[in-house]
Amino acid sequence: MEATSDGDRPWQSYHTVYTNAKAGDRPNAFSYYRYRIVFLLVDVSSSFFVRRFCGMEGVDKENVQKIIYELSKGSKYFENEKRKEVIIKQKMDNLRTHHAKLTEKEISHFQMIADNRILELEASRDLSKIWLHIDMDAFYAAVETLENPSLKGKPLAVGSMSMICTASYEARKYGVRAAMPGFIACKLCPDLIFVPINFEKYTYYSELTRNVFSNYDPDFMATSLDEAYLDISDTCRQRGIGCEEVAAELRNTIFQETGLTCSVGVAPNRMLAKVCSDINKPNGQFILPNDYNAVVTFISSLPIRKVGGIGKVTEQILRDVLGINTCADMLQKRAVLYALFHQCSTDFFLSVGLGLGGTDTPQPKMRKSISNERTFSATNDESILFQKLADIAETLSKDMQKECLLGRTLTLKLKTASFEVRTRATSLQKFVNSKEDILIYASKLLRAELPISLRLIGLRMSHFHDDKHSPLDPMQKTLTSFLTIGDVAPIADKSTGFDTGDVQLIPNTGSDVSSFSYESCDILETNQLSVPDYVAVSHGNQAESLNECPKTQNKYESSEKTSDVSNLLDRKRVASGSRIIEPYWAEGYICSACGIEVPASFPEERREHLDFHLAEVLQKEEESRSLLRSFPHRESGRKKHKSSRSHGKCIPIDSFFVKDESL
DNA sequence: GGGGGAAGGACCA
DNA sequence: TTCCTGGTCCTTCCCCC
Repeated sequence: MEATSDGDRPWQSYHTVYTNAKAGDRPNAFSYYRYRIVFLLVDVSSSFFVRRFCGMEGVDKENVQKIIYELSKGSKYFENEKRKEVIIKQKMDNLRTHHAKLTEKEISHFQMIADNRILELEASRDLSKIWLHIDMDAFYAAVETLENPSLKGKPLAVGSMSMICTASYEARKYGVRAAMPGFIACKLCPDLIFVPINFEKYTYYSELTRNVFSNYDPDFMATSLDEAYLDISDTCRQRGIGCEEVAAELRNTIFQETGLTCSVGVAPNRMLAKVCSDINKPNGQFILPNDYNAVVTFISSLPIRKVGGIGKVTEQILRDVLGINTCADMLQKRAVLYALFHQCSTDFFLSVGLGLGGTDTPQPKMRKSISNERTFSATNDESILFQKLADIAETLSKDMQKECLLGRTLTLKLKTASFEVRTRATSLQKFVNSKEDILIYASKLLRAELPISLRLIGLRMSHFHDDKHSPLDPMQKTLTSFLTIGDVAPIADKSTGFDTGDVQLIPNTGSDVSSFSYESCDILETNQLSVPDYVAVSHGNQAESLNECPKTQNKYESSEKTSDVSNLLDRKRVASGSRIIEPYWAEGYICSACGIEVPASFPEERREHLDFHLAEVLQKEEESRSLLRSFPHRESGRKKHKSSRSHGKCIPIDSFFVKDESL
């Protein structure tokens, strides 16, 4: 990446996501011709030699790279890319050092382990399934052209001057592609026509395609608006026709129903099917027979970058450190892979080398997180930043409510003016999806980062509520356990989520901390107020039940114009007595806790001041918790463990650089 | 030692 | 004129039990 190392051609080493991408580069395209020769006999319909990958043929790649470099150099984005590149290079150096230190004995040891693992993986090979991957050609651009035929044959980009979502094949000839900034695309293709994104349109056409998919596989897996996997084994068997015929028929039906073209790949598993659908793009198909030798030959010369899950960084590491370029190289270097990388990474690499991929129909995966982010002109104006935050919280809230999701972990993502990305997360004490709830905690996270100049703010919610297994209020167990210990008589649990009966919060006088305070503090946390000021007592039918507390709180919060955390403190102080002395503005401007005078005309200062006292309160709460950690009768509030996180697509990039001490 | 929260980063369209 | 995304998932690190 460093310009000086490249003499008068510094752009040659500048690879962004769009100068070094699956669709754009074909450094090993020649190897495809080799395996194609092998397959001419079995795939006579595919005119491989006149078809290309992704419509990027004929692009003057060097010129594209040069233009991108010239437009980028010196920018903050460019500087940040250089910074990241240095980090990757350092990590690669570590890996090289590690590699160099391997002894013959160690390598033969790992060779044996890898060989055994290959036998296990090979035993799992299933050639009985026929998987079809379908990919709509330049989907968004094609839809726009369909609705406005005057765009036909013209270079078209869907997106904006800041970012392009999709480019038509005419535009791709100039080097324009998805995820490229519009202003760079304009330089590459001055006649480029921009069309704004319209997801409603694309969703409509996507539904049309999915109606067709369901005729071939009712359980098809849609991975995006324009891509899907179909298991056509049954269709082929029931109709007594070959997969090639099914693929052709499917493409034809799609075209008749939508007017759009697509590309199809057929193979014994999903990983291979996806690679195959990329071969004869656009408007083509490629069939890889369900035959062991065919798979092995195909995979032997397949560049690793063509495999889903291997991106720019992984490719660079494998290529530059270990000399791995093709999937076959993965098998050849199996011992070193085992020596340097973690098991799950090596398993993935070996599976790729063997041409193994998903063959079963997986259960529909539960979404794990939902997020929303906005890029804008960099600013340090706090009022603008908080307004952006409120907008994002609103969008996220709407998206969550649309999908009936309630989340518990909120992550704030920030991109500074210099493109440094930061994330700050917090776990809430109840599951939420309202704008008000999200904004309260997002504001607190953002406030902790001020002052800061930002160009992006994002919010992500994760740890969703699972109807079957978790109560709406994660602290319910603790509450229940609280009610069964100490001096308070147990109260019937109505088993209605977090309705635990007639309990009321009353101020904790501090007389019996060891019995109550810790748990009562948890109760309060259900209201997002971690202040150990209350105990819970049975209060007969007249009392306000605990499950009403969050609602009451929410209602109150919703009516607020501001989401400021400090205001919560104010409200809580008003709403309760307090063991820990909480501040209030005596005579309207004197802090009751410390005597400092802050007039109402300094709202920001007052807020920060109350935040300071909030921190004090939280610290006291923590002390209270510490005291109770030695309390022998308290039940653990910790949840049961989740299953291993090392499932699914597993390419731990950072783990590439760390190996256990056994080496 | 293991679980889980927090932070960072890879990948993809 | 405009000037490098948005979404998701997975990993490691580290604290706490």
